[in-house]
Amino acid sequence: MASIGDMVAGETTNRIDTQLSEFIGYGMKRALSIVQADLSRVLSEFGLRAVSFSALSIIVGHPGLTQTQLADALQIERSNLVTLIDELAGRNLIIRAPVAQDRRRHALMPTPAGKKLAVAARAAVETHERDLFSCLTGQEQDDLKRLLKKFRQAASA
Amino acid sequence: MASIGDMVAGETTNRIDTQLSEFIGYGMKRALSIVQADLSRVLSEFGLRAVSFSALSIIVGHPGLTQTQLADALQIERSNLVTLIDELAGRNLIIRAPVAQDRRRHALMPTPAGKKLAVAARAAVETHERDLFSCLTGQEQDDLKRLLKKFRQAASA
DNA sequence: TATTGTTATACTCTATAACTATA
DNA sequence: TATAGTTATAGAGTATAACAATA
Repeated sequence: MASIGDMVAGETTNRIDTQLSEFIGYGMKRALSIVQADLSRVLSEFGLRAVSFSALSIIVGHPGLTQTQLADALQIERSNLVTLIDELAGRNLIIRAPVAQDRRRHALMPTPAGKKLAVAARAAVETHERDLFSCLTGQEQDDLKRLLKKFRQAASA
Repeated sequence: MASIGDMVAGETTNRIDTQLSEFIGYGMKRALSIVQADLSRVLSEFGLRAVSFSALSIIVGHPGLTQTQLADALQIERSNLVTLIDELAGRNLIIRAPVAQDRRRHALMPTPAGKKLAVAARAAVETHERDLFSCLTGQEQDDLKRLLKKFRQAASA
């Protein structure tokens, strides 16, 4: 049963973080968690997680790159990439091809199945974003994308 | 030594994720990790993490709320809140006050030290955001904040 | 000596189930 | 029966050090 005890300082509990929402970082974190929940649901139909979708997409777009390059691109540790690559290779979505000039390196190459899955998953992710961000106008979506890009470029330099 | 092997498909490795950057979610994730790294550095001077700063801020702003209410506000599990509250209480920043009307509940109250730390930490976080987002104009910062808020409100409904 | 991929490991974060005391 | 806080635990995710093969 609802009572005055369910209120805090006269506010409903679903607006209790107003002060924190003044911080862009907090807004980003809460927004991202909404996106991630929906994205995970979408990608699970392809047997992918966000990080494996990202890895596969980059390998398809840049065939022949090495694990170190991929780790740098995704900002994850090389060591943590190993099992991810194992997973994709185990499903025959990519292969670790030997590099003649440097036998330490593996050239990551997508298989036909990997390319096909990447294309299908990308379409699903595009639909997911279109639906999820339909609450924003096209202009607002572009603005948001642009501001995030601008911030990333400037702040990581 | 640099060589043609350091390039992938004729691009430098630091722009290898262009395709993924078309996704707002990807942009959010990468932007957030930059913010989090800087925020962690700033808050460590107060012995706080992002989540403990958030919890303390909410308790200061809404004294008397219960752990369940706080967990709902921060979107974390009640079970995972316990050690966080233990930590803040152990440092005498908050207390778990008994609630006369319902002895199952704890009213979370900030101590004077907790209020003082929250104010100081908030000022530091404001400075951190001002500096970090100085690469965006004031208008752009407001736009970003507004778009994140609008998305959160619409998408979580 | 340095780099690439790898293994092992530890630490944090998060999610779930079950318990207790209260209602 | 249901709820608030708690405990225990398992699964992700992430960070670090050290190793073998190769440069």
